[in-house]
Amino acid sequence: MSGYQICTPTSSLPQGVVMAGSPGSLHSPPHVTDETTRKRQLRLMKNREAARECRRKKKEYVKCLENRVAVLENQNRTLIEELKALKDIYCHKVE
DNA sequence: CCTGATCTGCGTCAGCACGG
DNA sequence: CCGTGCTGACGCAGATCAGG
Repeated sequence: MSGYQICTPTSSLPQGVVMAGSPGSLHSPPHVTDETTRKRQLRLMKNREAARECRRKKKEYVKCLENRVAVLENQNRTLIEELKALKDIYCHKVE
C-alpha cells in the first residue's frame, strides 16, 4: 500500500480532481490526524505549483531549442549557397 | 452535425538528488 | 536519516481536427 489516499476511497474518482475543502476527518482512520491532513494538503499544493513551473520551464526550453534549430538551418543554407558560389568561381578559373 | 482520434494542460504519485 | 524540490510518468477532461 502507498500509505495514504485520503481524498477518495472510491478509487473511481479520476486523478486530477481536487477535493479542496474536504476536512479529512470524516472517514479517516484514527491515526490520520488533522495535522497529517494539513501537511498533505500543503505538500499537494506545493507540488501542484512546482509541476506548473516545471512545465513552463520545459516549454521555454523546447522553444529555445526550436529557435536554435531554425538559426542553424539558416546558417546551413547560407553556407551551402556560399560553397556553391565558390565552386562556380573555381570552375570558371580552371577552364 | 456527429464521432473517433489526437493534442494540450492539469493534478497526483513515485523516485531521485541535495542540503541540513 | 529526513524534509523538500524537481521532474518523468500516468490518467483524466476539455479542446480541436478530420472524415463520414
